Amino acid sequence: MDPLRDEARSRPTMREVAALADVSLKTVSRVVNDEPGVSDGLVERVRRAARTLDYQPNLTASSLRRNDGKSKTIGLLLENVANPFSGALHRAVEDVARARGVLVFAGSLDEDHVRERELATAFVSHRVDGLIVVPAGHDQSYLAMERKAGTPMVFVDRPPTLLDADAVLTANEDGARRAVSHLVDHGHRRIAYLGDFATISTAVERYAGYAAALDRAGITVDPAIVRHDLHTSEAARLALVEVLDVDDPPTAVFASQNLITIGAIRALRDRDLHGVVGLVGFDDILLADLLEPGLTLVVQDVAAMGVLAAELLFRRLDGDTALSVRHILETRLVTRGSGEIPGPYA
Amino acid sequence: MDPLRDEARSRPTMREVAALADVSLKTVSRVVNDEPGVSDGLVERVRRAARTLDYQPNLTASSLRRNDGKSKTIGLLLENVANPFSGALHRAVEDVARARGVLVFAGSLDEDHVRERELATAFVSHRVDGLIVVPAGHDQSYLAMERKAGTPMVFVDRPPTLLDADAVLTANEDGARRAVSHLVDHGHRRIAYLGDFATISTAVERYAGYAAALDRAGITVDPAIVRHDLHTSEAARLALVEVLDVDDPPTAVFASQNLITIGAIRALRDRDLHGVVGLVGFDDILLADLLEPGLTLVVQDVAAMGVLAAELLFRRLDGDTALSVRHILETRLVTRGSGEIPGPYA
DNA sequence: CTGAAAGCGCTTACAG
DNA sequence: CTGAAAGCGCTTACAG
Repeated sequence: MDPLRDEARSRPTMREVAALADVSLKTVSRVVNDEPGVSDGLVERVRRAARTLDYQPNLTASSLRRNDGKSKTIGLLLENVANPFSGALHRAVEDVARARGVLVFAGSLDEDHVRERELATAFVSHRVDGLIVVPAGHDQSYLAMERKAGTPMVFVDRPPTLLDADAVLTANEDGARRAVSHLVDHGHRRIAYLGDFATISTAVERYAGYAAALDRAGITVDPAIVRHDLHTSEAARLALVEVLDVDDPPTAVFASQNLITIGAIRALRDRDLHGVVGLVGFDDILLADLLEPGLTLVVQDVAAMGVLAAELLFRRLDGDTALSVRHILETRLVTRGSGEIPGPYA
Repeated sequence: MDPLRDEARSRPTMREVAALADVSLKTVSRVVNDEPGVSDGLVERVRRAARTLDYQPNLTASSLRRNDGKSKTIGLLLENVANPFSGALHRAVEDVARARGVLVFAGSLDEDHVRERELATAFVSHRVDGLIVVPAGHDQSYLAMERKAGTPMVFVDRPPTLLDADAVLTANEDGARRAVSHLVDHGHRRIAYLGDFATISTAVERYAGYAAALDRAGITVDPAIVRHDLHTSEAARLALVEVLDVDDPPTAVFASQNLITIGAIRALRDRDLHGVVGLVGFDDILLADLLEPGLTLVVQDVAAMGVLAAELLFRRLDGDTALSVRHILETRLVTRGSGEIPGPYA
């Protein structure tokens, strides 16, 4: 017989450890769970038997019977685990969860509300203890039953809709307004707007901030230099190239998201206008300081958002039943050059 | 009574669905699992009852009893979920897993072998069906029992040590050799090396490629311009600033990893030598094309590695018991300017 | 086609 | 201090 084709050896159970140590199942359970009231001799015998068999407790079985029913897992629904925003959020959540011995399921939604519901439901079927969600859709009522069953949920970056739950959000409108006012202060009055899908709440809020800043400066929004529904760098690049070709083109650009900012930079390069047309972007970008000119950006503290969300979730798991809360974090404008290029009214 | 403080409503069980539909537990199980041989009338009654109660099957309970014992989860051990390499790998694995209805646990190791063992053990206790590992340590023998229990494991980027398992690796030495030969071809003979922790196998292999390329060109490795154990951008920046200050300084630099490449760029800026000293880096970097000069890089197809690893894992889960395999993927040299700056011997 | 009994690996509730 | 019985929510193996 080929030894490689041998039937897989099955994992040792508590029952087998008990047999080897010649004690009852319950005694093994006590030792494994560090419960008090087992004589030193038995503890030693059980420990030895467990080590001999390389016993690993089955957490899914214990959680099934346990009174609290906790699985020691949480589910994290992200836009895309491969993008930097999601990665930073994920890491912050992981660190808080790790300190509590909790494992993290993560998944990508790609702005697809069907995928959101599928993944959230899958997490629920796996009996996660809680959910942290960057929602893709605008109806989370499908989670109502699970909420009533006591599963805590914290929404991040975007609020829940048709569901009562905690949220950790960014002051998007304020951040965008400051970004655009910054351009106005540097002498720009023709400022283009490049935005993500208008179905995304943060995109809507950032556009509102753009419009508010213009209004405050007595400038009318010109649809000819406003573009929504850009979701990739390439879409943003193409859009800005077009916008730069209109009569009376913009002297500055507000890019409402990191991929869009990257597309905007490429468009300015294409038209040889980098360092000439002003640019402020929303969201941090790696290497922003190494570009020429350096990128002026409105940044969020994503790690802080993740920590806050996770701590809130665990507080709920610990029994906090206060009314749902909504944390709103301020942004910071980091000036590096691209936003300080003087406009015609400087 | 405050309704918010009401006791949490417990989730409906299969037994409750059975009671409402007035059928046996087994009939509900058949309907939920789409087993054939239930009359249309009963299927309808059960479906209605399940919908009324918003019944969600408990996968952890079913996997406990199920013959195959599969949990429909896998564990993914990464260097750091927040870095781009890990994110791209994660996403590729997720996509393959999703197509099979499998959820992904992910976690960060931070190059810490203790953390590796803790996290791998935690995944095992949660009874994942398989493990995809970018190992931090150099001894995976602690997984031997789990391997014998039939849990498939695929190692990515770095091979397993003291454990027989599949691996998906990069041709690191070859990639580094080509990168350094490229600099030699452009007239450089004083080429600095900046490397990650010498405990990381990929760092060792890339250094070997550096040394081989110099050897092939008849150049002796000079320890004065070779720096190992750099793990952050800042460490790399400081190291290169020092190296640029030696007598007979390098005219080009090989940076063996993406954070190191970024640190190297900063150092060249600090000394006002960007565009003067040649630079080739290993690993892709976002915006590499937007820097000046553009970054010449040796890149790996990380998504392809992730897909390959996940497909291999699922093939094993489907019963493939062939000997362990080792896939080695080639790299690609992408020239954008920084590696084509002519050296003194051009 | 339908269901009653046993059991997955563990913890609970109780007895000695 | 130790253990035998029952049961978590399901699926299996079997009977009718």
